[in-house]
Amino acid sequence: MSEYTRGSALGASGASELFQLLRDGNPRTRAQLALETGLARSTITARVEELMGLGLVLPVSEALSTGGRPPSQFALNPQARVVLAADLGASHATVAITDLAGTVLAEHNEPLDIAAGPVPILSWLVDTARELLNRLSLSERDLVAIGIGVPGPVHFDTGQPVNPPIMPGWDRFDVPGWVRQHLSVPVLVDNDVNIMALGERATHFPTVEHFMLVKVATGIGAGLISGGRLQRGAQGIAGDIGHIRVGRGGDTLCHCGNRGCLEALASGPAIAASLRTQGIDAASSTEVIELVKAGNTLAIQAVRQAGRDIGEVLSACVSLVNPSVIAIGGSMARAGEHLIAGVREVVYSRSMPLATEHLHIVPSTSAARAGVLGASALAVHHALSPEGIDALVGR
Amino acid sequence: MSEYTRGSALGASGASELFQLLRDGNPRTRAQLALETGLARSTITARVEELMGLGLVLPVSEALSTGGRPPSQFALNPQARVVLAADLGASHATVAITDLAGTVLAEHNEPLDIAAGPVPILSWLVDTARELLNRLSLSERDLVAIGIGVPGPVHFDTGQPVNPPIMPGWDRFDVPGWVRQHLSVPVLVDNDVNIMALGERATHFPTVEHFMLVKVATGIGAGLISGGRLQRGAQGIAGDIGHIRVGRGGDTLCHCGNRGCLEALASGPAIAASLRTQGIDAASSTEVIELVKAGNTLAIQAVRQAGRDIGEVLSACVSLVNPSVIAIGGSMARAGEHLIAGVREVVYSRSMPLATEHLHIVPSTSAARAGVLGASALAVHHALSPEGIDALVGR
DNA sequence: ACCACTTCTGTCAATAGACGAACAAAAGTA
DNA sequence: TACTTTTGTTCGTCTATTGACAGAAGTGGT
Repeated sequence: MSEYTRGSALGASGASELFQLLRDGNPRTRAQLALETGLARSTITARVEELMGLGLVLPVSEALSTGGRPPSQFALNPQARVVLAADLGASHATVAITDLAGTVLAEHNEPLDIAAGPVPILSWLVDTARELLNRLSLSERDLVAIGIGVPGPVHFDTGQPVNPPIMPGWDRFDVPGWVRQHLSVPVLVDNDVNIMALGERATHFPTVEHFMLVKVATGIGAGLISGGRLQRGAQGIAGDIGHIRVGRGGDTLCHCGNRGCLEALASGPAIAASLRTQGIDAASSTEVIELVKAGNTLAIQAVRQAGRDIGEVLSACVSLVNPSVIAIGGSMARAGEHLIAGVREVVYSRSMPLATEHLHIVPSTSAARAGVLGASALAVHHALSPEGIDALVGR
Repeated sequence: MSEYTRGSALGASGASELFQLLRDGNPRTRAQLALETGLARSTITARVEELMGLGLVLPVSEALSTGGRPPSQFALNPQARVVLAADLGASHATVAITDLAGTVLAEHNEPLDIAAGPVPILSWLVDTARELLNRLSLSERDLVAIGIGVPGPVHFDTGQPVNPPIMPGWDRFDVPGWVRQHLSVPVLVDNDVNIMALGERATHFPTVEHFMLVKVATGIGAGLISGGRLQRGAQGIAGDIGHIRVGRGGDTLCHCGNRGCLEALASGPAIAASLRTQGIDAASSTEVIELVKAGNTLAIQAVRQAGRDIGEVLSACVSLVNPSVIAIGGSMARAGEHLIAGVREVVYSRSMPLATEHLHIVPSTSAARAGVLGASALAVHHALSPEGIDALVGR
């Protein structure tokens, strides 16, 4: 046996580094790439050829001449491969095939009870994936990664849900392991709110390094991107702002057992409950939204007050992590501008001027799509990472 | 002129990568290094020699034989070079020369009013640095980096203080530029609380990835390390938790102009003020601490209540960023266990079990030293980074 | 229309750096 | 003392990158 173990060298191994520059989608000439990498142009030529051989990079229209021979340009070919993106909600699931730019090529969604347990749900996921691939006349070879969002805390490194309150049977289930048995590509699993944050950032704020997405629906949670990276915390439960206590909370009992939690005041069901005490027939979050859209003053007031409560918590978050954008999403964000108005009212009056000066609080635009787009972003990010590319190249 | 611009290649350039492995201080044999890097043993030999030539690495006692020839070991030589670490407080400054392991070799501190402005203070800093180097019989060539902590927000990339409330004349002053004119090495500047966080983490929790240091003194601030990296936020003012509103705050006016801020209730001066309303003669934070140490019940109660108020804010922080260690420092932390007891009382009762299960809330042990140790850690981190080593090697 | 000039592309010999086999040296073991 | 085991060193081989050069494809002036 050889005296030397194989082992991949510390030094990078080929075309993948070059590829990282092209990931932003902007086309570049060989000369530009040489300048950016510091490598010789002859080396660039060789590597570009390698990437073109894989189909990952394509020539695009020639650039303008600057006095000499016009340079040819190259750019990422988003159609080279596809990823599977899944957003599994409590009662609803969306599955999509997207290209490497995050464009949805095929999509399917249907009501699905997550509580059915991992095997039935993931079987359905695999079947649906195959169906979508067929519809697009693609083979499983074109699939390079899978991103999955689930409604509960996840240990990201292993892809296992941990103590998920609304996902019976999923605790510590090896999701990537199971899925890989059927579709043998890397599988990334994360909390749905984290995934929404990735999606919202990828589609609308690609350059923002400090970002928060707050989802207001049945529960309230946040995905935190700090220093350009998604922060999952020590136990993978960062962003769990639904159980922070708020001033107006008083003794209101929360389903977590504590009192005065944000979620017990400002979540969809909480708003509906408070309206019922005022004699208004609001059974669910959806009915609250309908009341608001119909112009019901009490409902509007209640939603705005929920916004203020959320704003109180976000004001603390702003002081701690100093983000530049906060996006508000989730079903309750569909109740027009009232929720966000309440948030802004409190955050801008209570936080320090330096922190709010350049702070944008915006509605999450991709709304229902954010989940699946985030799952796509997560999968693409992995597939196009140096390791992912090296795997494609076959090293 | 050459057709090719110089430019450092993307691929790493020599011994620096190898050196990154030795930064932890643990000695290693050539075989171990070969295994860890994947490089051939012959390559390791060449690089180790290069590093030994620079004095950065030294042979240490031979390791045990495992049946054959006993291997020789190598480790980082902390005495190879030194860094300058400065902790500039509002009214007090500490300057130290430390080796690359953060061991203080020479130290000087004296009362110094930061409001005197940048030029006098930094001149004093440079003079003191030269004096300390002399005392150690070291030349300026042995100095590889400078770390400076200042009591206000700093734009880290440029090293410029921005809108510092208690540092008149320092706003946007180019600290690194000025210092480099006299001591031509890299200069890193950061907020003092961030620097304390780095110091406390480096000395006591080197492996902890999610860490918070809370400083309770004249003001209240926090340094946040998330995902292993210090988080400075969009404007460099992350960790500014002193002006988060707390439940007990009511209409208490804070010097920031807002009402109910944590700092208006739980800072040293705030505790002293509350004791005075109870008829106790406590003029300053120091007197509060003396009263506590003397066993004054009202003072103890007041400090513990301050701890609870801080705990309320930290409970929110725990939910958002899910740290595994929170260290409490600053002058008020010297009032025994009372402050921290209040913090623990609230955090452990209010936060979610999953988040507190593995959470440690500890007193900051390095206390007065944390600042200067953090400045040292910051400087050493830069000096031993791949770029720093490459600069030493001379590429 | 022609020519000088600029800028990019592709090819290729030269080169630097890493590899890995072979060998020598330095222990421990029987 | 002979043998085993592991380390340290040397050196030919190999591969990736470089830097130079010739050709291609434009621009602009005359």
